[in-house]
Amino acid sequence: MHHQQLKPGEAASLPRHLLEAHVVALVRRCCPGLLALRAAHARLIRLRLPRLTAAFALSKLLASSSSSSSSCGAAPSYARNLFDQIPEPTAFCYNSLIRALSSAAGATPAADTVLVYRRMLRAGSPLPNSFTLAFALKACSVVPALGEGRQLHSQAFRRGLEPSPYVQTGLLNLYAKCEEVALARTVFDGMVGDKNLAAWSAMIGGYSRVGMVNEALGLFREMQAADVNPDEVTMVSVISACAKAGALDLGRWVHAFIDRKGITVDLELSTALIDMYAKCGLIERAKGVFDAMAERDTKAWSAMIVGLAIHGLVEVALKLFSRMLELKVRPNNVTFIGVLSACAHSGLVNEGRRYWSTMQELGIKPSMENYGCMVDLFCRSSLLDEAYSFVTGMAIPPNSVIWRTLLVASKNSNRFDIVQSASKKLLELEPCNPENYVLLSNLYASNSQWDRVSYMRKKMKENNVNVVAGCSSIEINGYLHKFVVSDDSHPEIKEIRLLLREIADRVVRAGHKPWTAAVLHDVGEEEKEVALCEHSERLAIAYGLLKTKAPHVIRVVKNLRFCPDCHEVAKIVSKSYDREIIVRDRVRFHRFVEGSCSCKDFWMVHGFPL
DNA sequence: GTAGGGTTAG
Repeated sequence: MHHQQLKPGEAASLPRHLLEAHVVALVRRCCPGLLALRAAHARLIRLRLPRLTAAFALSKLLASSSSSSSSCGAAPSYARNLFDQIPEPTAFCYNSLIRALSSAAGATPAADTVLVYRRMLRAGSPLPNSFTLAFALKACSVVPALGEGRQLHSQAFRRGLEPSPYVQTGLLNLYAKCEEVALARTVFDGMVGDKNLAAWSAMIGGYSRVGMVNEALGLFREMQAADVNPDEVTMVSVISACAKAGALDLGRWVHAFIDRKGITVDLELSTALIDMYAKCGLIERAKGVFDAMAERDTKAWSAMIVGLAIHGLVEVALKLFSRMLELKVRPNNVTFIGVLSACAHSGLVNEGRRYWSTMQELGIKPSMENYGCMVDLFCRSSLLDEAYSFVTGMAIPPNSVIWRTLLVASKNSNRFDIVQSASKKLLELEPCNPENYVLLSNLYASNSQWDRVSYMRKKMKENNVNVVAGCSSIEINGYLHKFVVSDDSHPEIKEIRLLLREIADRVVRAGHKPWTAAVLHDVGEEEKEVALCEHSERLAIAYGLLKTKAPHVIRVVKNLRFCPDCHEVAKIVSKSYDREIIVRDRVRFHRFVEGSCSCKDFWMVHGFPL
């Protein structure tokens, strides 16, 4: 029977299975979109269906409104509305409602989900099944909400639903999203039977998210050994791990792997590749991937703009942003991180202010990062009062990054009133972050306030704070060599030390005076100079010089900020040895060619890394 | 009608 033939008066006389077929056809035809759903809803009402079929129609509409393909923003409230009209909701109805909640934009899916779940339990029947838990866990993963997720975990256990592979991947993904890799791994290892592709992908993604790059890549290898074929979703996480590690050779290899295996490079994977090439220092390749894309969404444009910004290619970044607006692609707050940080990096205060109001006009709520960009923008232009009043006027409480930015800038402008309040706020917010102690100690050391330096050291002991060791890595022949400060575990350390001495000689001949304030300890000048030479970035650069020949680019990745003294030395090395050196520190790129750096030393005002 | 992905200021 064809649904168009059905008239309102006929519904009562038809057998139920025919009516249901009619409902299914009608709902299927209207997907996707809320408007189409409402229209179908209206038509179904006009048909005056018998009670049971009407309930059936409502659950079909509900399922359709919650399916990921319906992609309507207002789905949760509409789904609730439908649900409330169903006299005796089945488990299917509850499941659909919960699924609809996880797609809620700007709502509180985890809390709402737990409420619906409790309501289901209170009703006594129907009982939650594996679908219920899988959807509910998904809702907790999008936030992510660990507390609610753990409640659901214990529910799954108590109701015997834990062995379901869908519940297991749901749990695994929840823990991975919450950055609880140990818990995720426990679920992963406890999975019965063969692990499915989703489980492998979620686990690799979990490792990659927290920066456990070696674990992510190791698991990727294990996965292949287990004969599970990765798909484009897996590869997004693998590429993202390469981006985090700054491992260019590995990233290139993985890209070749994707091509070799014929894995579809879709929108998301292209975006991941843009990010990887940008973060690994090959901005041209990033642009190449971007240009080759058939369609680009907000995230793709944002990745490209942010990538250009971290490379200091400010004009290109801003031009691309205008192009994005011309093409009517809606920017989001991440896009504005790229735009505003580009302005900050080249001191474009007025442009930055203008983009800030553009952002408000577009109705984009500023994130902490957006505020941070503005503070940085004012600070770099020495507009300390404006920066300070901006910080105190923020709609959300400023975090430690914001106070740190303000602290360093106010020190450089000799605004000790702001230094005082910023350092106080900083230590209140993060009494256990070693970075703050290093920063403050350096600050006092540069003023030769040794009593304050030792006070900081005392505070560190009191709070049981340990300094994070600087760690730099360099890839040689596909192998990642890691160096930490004063590290002599490397098998070729003798050769490296010999070269370091030669570098030190050339540096002195170039007229550079070691900036010993970068050494935390209150020791003799000579010892400080030795300590500087053993900084991890210097060890890695020396190793690169030792193992490669020009025109091979020496690429180093460091976990912390570049040491200001090593930054000067890298400039001299690039000229003296005629080598191109690219160092990615925790925040940005430094490309050294013929004695100067692409950051134009702008990150380092009066010897302090900003 | 059941699970998995990318961009984030210093």
